[in-house]
Amino acid sequence: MPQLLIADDHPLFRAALRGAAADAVADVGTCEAASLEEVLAILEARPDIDLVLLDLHMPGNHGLAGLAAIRAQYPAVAVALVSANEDPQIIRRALDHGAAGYIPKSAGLEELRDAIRTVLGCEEWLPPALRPAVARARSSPGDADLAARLASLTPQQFRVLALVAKGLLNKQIADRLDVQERTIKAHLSAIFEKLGARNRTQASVILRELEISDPARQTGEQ
Amino acid sequence: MPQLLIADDHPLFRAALRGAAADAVADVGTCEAASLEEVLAILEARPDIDLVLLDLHMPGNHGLAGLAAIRAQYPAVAVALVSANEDPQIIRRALDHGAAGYIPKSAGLEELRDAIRTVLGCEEWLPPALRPAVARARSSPGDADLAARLASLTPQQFRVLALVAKGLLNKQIADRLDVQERTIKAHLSAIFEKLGARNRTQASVILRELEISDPARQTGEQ
DNA sequence: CAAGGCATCGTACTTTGGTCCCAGATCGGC
DNA sequence: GCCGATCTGGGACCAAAGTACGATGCCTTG
Repeated sequence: MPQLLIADDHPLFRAALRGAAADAVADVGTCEAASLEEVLAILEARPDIDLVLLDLHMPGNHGLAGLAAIRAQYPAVAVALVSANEDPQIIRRALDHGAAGYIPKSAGLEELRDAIRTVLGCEEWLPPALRPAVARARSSPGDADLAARLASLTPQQFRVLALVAKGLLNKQIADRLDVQERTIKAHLSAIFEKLGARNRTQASVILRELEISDPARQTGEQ
Repeated sequence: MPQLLIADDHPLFRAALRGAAADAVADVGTCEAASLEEVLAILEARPDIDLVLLDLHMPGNHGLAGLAAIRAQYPAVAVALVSANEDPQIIRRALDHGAAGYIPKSAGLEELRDAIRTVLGCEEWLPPALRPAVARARSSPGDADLAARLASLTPQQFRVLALVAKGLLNKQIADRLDVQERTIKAHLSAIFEKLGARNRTQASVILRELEISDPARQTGEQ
């Protein structure tokens, strides 16, 4: 029985996704989260989750950082992004960072069901209308490389990095993760090594390159 | 004779803006820039510039940071943003950060002319179709406050902050600005005071809150 | 001219960040 | 059972960041 985690801050849209999932797959278990924090908590508590449907914009997650976090901490879990954004360039970046699929919020019920079935079958799914454009879209230079580096971080290292990027001191991070400051420093050295950064500020820059701002309305491209 | 600086990385669109400006105002002087760096260099070299038409997305500038930089370093210069993005929320933020106007790239020639005339006359201009929506849009909490704090930075302080946010060391910043490291530290103390930050990482976070991602974005800076 | 803001720099100091050596505990896979 | 990865830390140490006193000269504005 496949287990699905639906992560979106909009209750109505969660319901729609839940309905489509129930239609698409017999005997599917679903749970829901409204923030990235909830997502990570649920993944921690329930190792049986197979797939996360993750909104690109929700509390705690504006862009690909959430995807990267899940990929780094739970490599076995598939992640399909859900977003109103239909820019092929963004979709390309999402795939480069390990997304299993990309579902536009404009998708119809039939598409939704197809998408969920496909991704649960461990295949990639993209909206048919956008496939050619995404295939044409060139990967951002260094983006695949960035994805590989971030994916090489261990779960704890990723948590440390996220707190560093918020501007916290080593001491504060140590308190929050309930370890010694010395341990944080050890993690940071490892993080710098993996990311090719020389200090915490550069590491923050790298993490923030994953951010994508929320376009309530997107009018094509330039 | 009003002096206009047209900043867009798309030559064709620069030409269109130049034409509209010539139509709109008799005896207007124009110059052009294709990156934020050029914009700042031209503003430095030519104190007679009255108005900048600034693309929201161009090399060195993805979001409101460029606007904030100009507002901080050349408070006398008006800045009108030009963008394909028509999200009222974004426009609201732009105005809160001191933009004199907001011109959608979908605007017709007549609108363009009207916009340039209005802004040169030191009045605010918005696309008529979006005025009600923008008026309804609530300012992001703390955004006006953020704008005020950033605007209180001196030109040099703003340059220092920008380099800090890139992850450079104090020594490297000192070399690039051709001063002693001690001076950078003095600036940083002032910056922290004004922004309410306690260290360079937090200050970087604050500056990066101005970023708005480009629908057609390329990663990779440094 | 006087006043105030800005940019520059000096010395001495404390705190934080970061590295280099190391090692024990745990856990999953081969 | 052994190996490797991960998380956890200790001690010493150096580098970078940041603060607290200070100072000079320049420029603009009243």
